Amino acid sequence: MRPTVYDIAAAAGVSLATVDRVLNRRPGVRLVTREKVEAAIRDIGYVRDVAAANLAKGRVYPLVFILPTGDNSFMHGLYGEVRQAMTRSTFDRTEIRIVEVPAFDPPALVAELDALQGQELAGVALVATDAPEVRAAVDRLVASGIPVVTLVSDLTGSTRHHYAGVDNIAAGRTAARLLGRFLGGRKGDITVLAGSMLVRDHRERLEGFSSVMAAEFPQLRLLPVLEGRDDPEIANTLVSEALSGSNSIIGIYSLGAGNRGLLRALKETGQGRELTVVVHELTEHTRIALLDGTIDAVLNQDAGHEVRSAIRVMKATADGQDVIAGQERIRLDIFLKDNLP
Amino acid sequence: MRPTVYDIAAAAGVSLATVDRVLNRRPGVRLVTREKVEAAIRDIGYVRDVAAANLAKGRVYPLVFILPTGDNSFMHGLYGEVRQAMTRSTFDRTEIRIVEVPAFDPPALVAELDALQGQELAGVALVATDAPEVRAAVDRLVASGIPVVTLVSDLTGSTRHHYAGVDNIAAGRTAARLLGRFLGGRKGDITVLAGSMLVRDHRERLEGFSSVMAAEFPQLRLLPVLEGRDDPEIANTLVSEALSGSNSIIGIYSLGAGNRGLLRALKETGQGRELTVVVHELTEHTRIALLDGTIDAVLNQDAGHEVRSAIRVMKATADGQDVIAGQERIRLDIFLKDNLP
DNA sequence: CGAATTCTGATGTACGTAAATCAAAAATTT
DNA sequence: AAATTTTTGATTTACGTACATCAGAATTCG
Repeated sequence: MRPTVYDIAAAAGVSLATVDRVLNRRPGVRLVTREKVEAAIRDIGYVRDVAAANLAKGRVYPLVFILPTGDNSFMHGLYGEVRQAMTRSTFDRTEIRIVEVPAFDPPALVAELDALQGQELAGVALVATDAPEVRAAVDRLVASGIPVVTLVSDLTGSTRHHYAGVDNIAAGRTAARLLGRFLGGRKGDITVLAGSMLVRDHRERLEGFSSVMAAEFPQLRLLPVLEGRDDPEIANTLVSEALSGSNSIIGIYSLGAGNRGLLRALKETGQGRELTVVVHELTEHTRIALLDGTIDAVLNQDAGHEVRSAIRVMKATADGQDVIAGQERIRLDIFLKDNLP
Repeated sequence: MRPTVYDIAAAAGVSLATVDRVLNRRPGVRLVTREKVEAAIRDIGYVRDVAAANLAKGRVYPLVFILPTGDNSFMHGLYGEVRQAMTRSTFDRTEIRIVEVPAFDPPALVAELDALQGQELAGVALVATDAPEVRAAVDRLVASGIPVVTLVSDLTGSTRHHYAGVDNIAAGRTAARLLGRFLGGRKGDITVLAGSMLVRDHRERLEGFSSVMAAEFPQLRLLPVLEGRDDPEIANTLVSEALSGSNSIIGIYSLGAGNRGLLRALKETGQGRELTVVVHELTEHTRIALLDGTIDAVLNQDAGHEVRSAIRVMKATADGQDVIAGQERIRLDIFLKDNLP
């Protein structure tokens, strides 16, 4: 049988009230007594029954998800997953609130973060925009005692407790190798379509991609990056122009969102050309393109896993518990047409 | 505020005792009364607080994992993950017992399954050997009211509640495409190293592999399958012989365990040849081989995820609850040297 | 040394559910 | 209608923890 507070009291030779004072950091316990109790806790290997404690406390976990506006499929999916989590809130004692902020807008994000200060929150999850002032705002939030996890895009150098997202440098490297190997020694140009170089995850993907390309596939030349701002229309235009302007393009890496535009360009301008294409994010569009051969591989991060992981980590952090590391590693999914879910 | 049993009682106009009788299927309630209570439960949207119920019941989940003996790395890893789960047992109210059975031995497996019959178990997880008598034994266990999940290798056609493992046909297909694409149009022979064609997961991987190879890479010819029984020594011999005997082998797919032997053969006999190699299961050996270029891709299933998923599903099934489908899908991991964890 | 202060113990209630007991009220049978 | 059986209600205890209150003990201070 697992030891209880009564066992602590007996082992330490004190009353239940004193055990409670120690366990819950309430005042009015002499140092010697506290140490006696803490020793007993260690000796008998007591671990608080979180379920019982939460029941007694009537505890709920008020969580906030700060998500950027934006109408690409990935963000839609992310919203959907958070809403899914909200439907399970009674079940796991969470109270989830979504806060929308304009994308790529550090001041707006900082304002929202600061607005959360005084509130009694068990955790804040945010899709970080990479800027010093955001970093500072996150650090303020952490300093005020609120668990903070970054979602999808990290904020290195900040004091955030956890990052629930993929390793984007590794993602870029993987894309490079897939593209390079799939091209099997052919010589030619590679076009990269990004959303914006202002976002860390896009920058990191490009960084990983470029380094492997340079080191291992010298016969492939990278063309200047196209920035489509995750917008289908812009992407369509940029890719169409690029393809029309050059016959030596044999591969495309799309590391951002808004792939509908890319796909349209491929269907129209890319007609009849032999292009190897690797893109990010599995959506209904990219899934179809993968199946019909327009795309050769899709790299993906599972938004559902990211959201659930973020919630688990925030709850655990709020309770001072630790998590199962392997469970919280967000993996890079690689989809070919054969292993689609 | 979430409704409680008191709210049901008030809404249905009955006493708490009657509500309890209905909720816990205790006798002594007239049909009309029961229906009245059930209606109230639906109306106010009551959902039992499982944590509180478990506390009151002092409930634990006695679980059994039936695992095959075998000294390959994957099985070691699987054992390790189950033991990891055991260390968390006080925390999640499980009581896990490991039962070892000889690998590829249906009668032994059946005996163990039948021995579990009368016991009060919240669930049984087994690495299924694919045989009719095993199927029947699993069905008996399910019929006796025990939740059963298959782990790593499925038992289709049985009444098992869930399968915690990857889609092995998809895995084989994926391997074929990776190998085919990485070979970039070269013409030659492909050797397949399996453990045993008596195991369903190996058969399925081969099936998926062969079908994609035949359909999409006609320039590649499949040599007869080598059965290494997941044993490093046998695998080494078989692969060495195959490589020595033919200069037209340009690709290898190892779909089973025991890759140490394969790697040794590659280091020795495969020296200086340009081979493209895809294997299953990420171990310390395959990791190194991936990094040094001996292997081109590793397909993997995360044993930790499989074990944790199996536990979640068994608990939920025992409680008659449902699970988050997306969370319990075991994904096929594809590792290149760039995205190793 | 007595008074003021700090610490500790004893006890009760609560969280939401399970489970048991016994009495009272219905429904059913004779 | 009485006797019997079946349903229902009322109440209590328990699970492991949190939290509050008040009295009594130990300690510290003047």
